[in-house]
Amino acid sequence: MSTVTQTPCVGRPRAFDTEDALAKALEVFWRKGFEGTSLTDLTQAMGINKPSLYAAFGNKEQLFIKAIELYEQRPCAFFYPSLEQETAYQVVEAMLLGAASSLVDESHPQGCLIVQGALACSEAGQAIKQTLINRRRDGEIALCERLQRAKDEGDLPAHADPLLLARYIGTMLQGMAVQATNGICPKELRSVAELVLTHFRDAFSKN
Amino acid sequence: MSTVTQTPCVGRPRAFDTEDALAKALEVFWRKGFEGTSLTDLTQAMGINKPSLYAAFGNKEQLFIKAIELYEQRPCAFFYPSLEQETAYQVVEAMLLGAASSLVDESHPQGCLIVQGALACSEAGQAIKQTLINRRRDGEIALCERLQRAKDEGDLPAHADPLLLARYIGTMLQGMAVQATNGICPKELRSVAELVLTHFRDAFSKN
DNA sequence: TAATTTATGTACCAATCGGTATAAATTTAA
DNA sequence: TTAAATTTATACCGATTGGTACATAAATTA
Repeated sequence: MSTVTQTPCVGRPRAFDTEDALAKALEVFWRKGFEGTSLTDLTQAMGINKPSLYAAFGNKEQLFIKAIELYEQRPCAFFYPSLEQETAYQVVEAMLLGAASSLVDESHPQGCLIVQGALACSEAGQAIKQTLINRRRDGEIALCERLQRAKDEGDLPAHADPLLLARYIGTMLQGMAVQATNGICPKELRSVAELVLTHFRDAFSKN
Repeated sequence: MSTVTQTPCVGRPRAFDTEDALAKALEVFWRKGFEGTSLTDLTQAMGINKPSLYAAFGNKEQLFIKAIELYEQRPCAFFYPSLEQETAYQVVEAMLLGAASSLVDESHPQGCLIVQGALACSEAGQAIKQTLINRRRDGEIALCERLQRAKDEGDLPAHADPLLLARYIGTMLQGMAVQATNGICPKELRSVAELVLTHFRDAFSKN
């Protein structure tokens, strides 16, 4: 049940590709945030006019939701795929190094849409703000469950606290996203990630 | 050389207290960010009308600058005072526990104005965004210099990397600010801070 | 008291905000 | 060829944006 209108077989055909247009919208939201992005910004970037945008995507808020869904599915998204690594260490490693690489990748805006899309905003943006909070929490919950599984399997020691660890890694990832918007250089961001990994290995390695 | 107009001894006296009004403005900017805050939000919270605001503070941007200066000087500000602790560990401890306490203090908005005031915004907000980036960087530089001093004094071991450590702590603080806007409970935030402190002590304690 | 100075309240400014009504253009189906 | 369906472009909507002109009020100074 997609909000994006399917092209019907009757009537004038759409003159633009909805996937391409959504990718352009994502790029703008990523740079300017939900409230910092105007409909003029969007229509110019997407190469369409407002009625076409509303017909295809509903409204600005629904377009933003579609954009964050695309954001989490794009090829360089690192978070959820990291959960499929074999060991807890490898999971955390994939997340931290993936973040250190993706957050400052120059082929797209710096930082993380889920963090900077609507961190503080007016009343009009509260629904989107809460949506992004929920996405961040969902990520931490998923990591917590993955670490709990690792503990159950004996991959993490008995003294490990999955919830605390997930909060710690989540806090680091969110902090790294802010660092990326600060313009930190990729090498330094990676060094920070590696420091956390060393900590993680020292504290929880079974060797 | 304050931007806030001094009350002269001639002419009609100002009917409001500029410090009180600025504190109210800070509270709104803190919750809604620079672009998410409208002049109507400000004048209502400050209890004054627009001409009074402009006469006393210049414009919205200059008022925001004044607000972040007040933000960094308010009684519960923890960052710069932490640098005056005697040891590197105590400095980092004061920062992390201060953040864990202040970021979720219910007597004011949650999170950090310097982080969430303008993380992503339109062209109109780029100057403020850069100002906040510079403030974050200044904080990390000050911490780096404090840790370098600790290393010079033998308070930190020779293998310690002050720049990397400052980036790590800065990343954690910024991440904790995001967690605060997420609505994390104070106890959990403090647990994360304590985990980092344990790491810091294990890795750099001279004992 | 009169002149000067400053602050206040109201009413306004052009520009932009998100969103839409309408009619022309372009397609398929009959 | 016509009717139905859909997208397009333009032009507009009321509301709100940051900011200001102007007249009035309230104080000090002369």
